[in-house]
Amino acid sequence: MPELPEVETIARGVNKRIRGDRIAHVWFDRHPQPFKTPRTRQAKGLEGAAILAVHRTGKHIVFELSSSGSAPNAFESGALKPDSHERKALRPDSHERKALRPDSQWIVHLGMTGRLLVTTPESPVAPHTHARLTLASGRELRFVDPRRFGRLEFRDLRRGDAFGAPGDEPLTIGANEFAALFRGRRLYIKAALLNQTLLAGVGNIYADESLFHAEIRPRRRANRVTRAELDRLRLALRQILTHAIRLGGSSVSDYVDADGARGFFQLEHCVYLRTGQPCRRCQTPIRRVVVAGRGTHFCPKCQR
DNA sequence: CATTTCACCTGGTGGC
DNA sequence: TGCCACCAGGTGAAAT
Repeated sequence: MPELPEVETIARGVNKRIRGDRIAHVWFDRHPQPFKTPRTRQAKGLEGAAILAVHRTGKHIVFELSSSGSAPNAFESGALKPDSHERKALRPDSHERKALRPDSQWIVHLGMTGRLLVTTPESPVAPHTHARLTLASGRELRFVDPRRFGRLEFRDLRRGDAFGAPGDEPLTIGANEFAALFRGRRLYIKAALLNQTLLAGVGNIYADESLFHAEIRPRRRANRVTRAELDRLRLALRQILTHAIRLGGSSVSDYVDADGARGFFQLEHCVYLRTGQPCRRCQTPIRRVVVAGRGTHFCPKCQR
């Protein structure tokens, strides 16, 4: 479901809750699709691992794990109750953190409809729950994904297998590097924005919204977009993505963060899913076409 | 090689 | 109410 702002929101939420916790037990369902790494190897790698940090790369959520020198965990000694405000004591302090290096990673891609939820074990298990990770604190991390386009992957860093998104991060890329991405490419600019090997994290919503704000038609050929327009596009992307993160992402249908809370950026969409409605700037009806196999929304007057 | 299309899934919506 | 077509935030394999 999610693009960069939604994935960032979820990764931050999960990190805040379970950083410093430990994976005590893993349950996976029988559907094979989500498991990029075989289910058994994945379970073996995860069980017992300490969660050092959770962060986002492109549209992927990366769990940094330490399976060998497991993190000191106050729950195991029974010194702490899992639900209290004392949870913060779980986080390794700076001195401890320095000593702990991740030796493996768990990579979660949410596909179209995936969710990661931190729950209590008693909370009812939603349909299409494919993974339940019982944590040492007693809570659970659940992966729910009706359409099963999401993927789970385990990487052993001792085999030099670190995860890296192929594309550049749209929030940090410089103007020259950004312009270079599109040089000599004849595909539609919209298709180029969706290509994760060029930019990592832009999906259908933010491609349409950024093209609107940069006043570029989605069907322009990437190599025919001028440098000035590309500069506008880069800034529009950065601004929109940053703003959307601040609002907790776009909740188009059922997107929720790790707490089950909805985002608010959908209220500010100018073109996405607004077919036939008046453009917020010029009142011209928004049009929908199909580009790169995806519904594509634009203002025929504002975007050239 | 670059680019486009299609298959993979379930669920919600709106027309008849 | 039921049935059907169409739509949906993603990606990678196959075809062109």
